[in-house]
Amino acid sequence: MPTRARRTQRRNQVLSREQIIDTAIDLLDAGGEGALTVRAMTDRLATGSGAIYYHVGNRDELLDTATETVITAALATRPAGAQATPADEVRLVALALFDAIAEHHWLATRLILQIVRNPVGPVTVGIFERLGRQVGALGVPQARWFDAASTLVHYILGAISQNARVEGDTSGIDPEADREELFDATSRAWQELDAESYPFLHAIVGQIREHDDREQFLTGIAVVLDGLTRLR
Amino acid sequence: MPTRARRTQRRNQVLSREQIIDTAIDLLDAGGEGALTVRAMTDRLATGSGAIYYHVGNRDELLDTATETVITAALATRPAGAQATPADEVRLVALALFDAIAEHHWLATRLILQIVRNPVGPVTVGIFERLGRQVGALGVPQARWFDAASTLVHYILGAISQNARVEGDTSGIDPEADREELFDATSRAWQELDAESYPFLHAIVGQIREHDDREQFLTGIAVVLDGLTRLR
DNA sequence: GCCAAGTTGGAACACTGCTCCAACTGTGCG
DNA sequence: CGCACAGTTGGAGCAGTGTTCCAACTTGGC
Repeated sequence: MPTRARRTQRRNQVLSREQIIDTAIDLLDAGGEGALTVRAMTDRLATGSGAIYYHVGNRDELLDTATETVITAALATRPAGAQATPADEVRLVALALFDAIAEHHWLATRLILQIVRNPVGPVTVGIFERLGRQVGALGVPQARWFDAASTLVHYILGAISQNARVEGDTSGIDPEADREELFDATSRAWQELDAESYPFLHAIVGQIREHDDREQFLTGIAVVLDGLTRLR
Repeated sequence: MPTRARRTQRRNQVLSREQIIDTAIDLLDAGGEGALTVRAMTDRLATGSGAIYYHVGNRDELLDTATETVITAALATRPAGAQATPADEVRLVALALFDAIAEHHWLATRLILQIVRNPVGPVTVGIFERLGRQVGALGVPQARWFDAASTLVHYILGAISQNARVEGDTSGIDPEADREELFDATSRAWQELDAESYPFLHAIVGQIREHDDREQFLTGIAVVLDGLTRLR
């Protein structure tokens, strides 16, 4: 009985954990969470599943690590200058997260999952610390710092998650056009609703076309910050 | 060649779409999103996969429908009385959603997915209309209604999603105890962080133990509402 | 009594995450 | 130099998944 046949050629460069995470992010960006399969990974990296599991342990762990990598990079923006207000710093962080999720749609679900399941991880810790530092400067009394920071985090993560375009769209050439199309379809659908039952949706059907996600997000932040300064 | 063997006994009651959705919700409540498998469904309903797919089409559609069912029920609470303020009505709806997600942890990820992917569905429409109606009464000028309603929805959904306890917990007898334990573990972990790098987390480490999710949520709502009344 | 439409159960399929292990590679030690 | 040994790799194989398909059954109307 012959031993196993000669192996196919072996890679000349070792597989690193970083390499794996990077290609995972690539796959996620290209096709959403469903596109991150072990098979796709082995194809891209020209290796076997064993090699991947040797470095990474788990699909879920891989997703968490990918999330960590992206968010850590987004938070690595330097703090605003010395003359910047706490509101400026909050906006800086918030927009960095907004942009990160715009580039990596799969973060919408994963980010919240990570915050909930792993309060000790760098994602939760990083976001909370960076944003929380500002609430004192906003005039929130120390006894309310946790409430204030939580409110800020809840709003920012909620808003950016709900603004993300998620899988299902046909990865069109121009994602902005898709977005406009979605607004059009939505406002048309809302207009066709019963006017008696849905007076509010009818009233704002025009605004949905005109609005800009990013500006609306900044308005929301201004609202929350304004409310926080009055927290006694 | 014999035709296929005699079939096993057939059910004496027809399978309904409602029945399917109800058991789906049961499975989801008991074991999270991972517990909703077609196999588990056929076991519980004592049927085959064909019967289920005849009624439901899709696992994803089943999840969406389950979400719809739960949220619609939560929104079916009657509006607050005539003398109630718009803030009262917002709190009523917000707490109904909060409680729904507390009973059905899997909603945390699914709810946001539904809002993003299906702006025309009853979930998005119902929540937006119900909350949106209040912003006018709060004094927000009509040109800003959409921004104001979006801010409210973003905060509320973000907060309740991030407050949900998700799968992974060992379905202990007392979920409240698990929650306390999580807070303890978190505050212990944060205390062990480098005090120089994480001054804020150190400062609030005591508050995390004392705080109550529901009260914190109401504080956040008060902050947002306060900010909205100042939106010009 | 009978046929058509509606409904069901389960075999089969393609695909998934993951485990396992023989085969290879590089390193350090005698 | 040789050689053992730990580190790393590729891929076969497994248990489990969602989904399709269709013969077999049930029901309702004429």
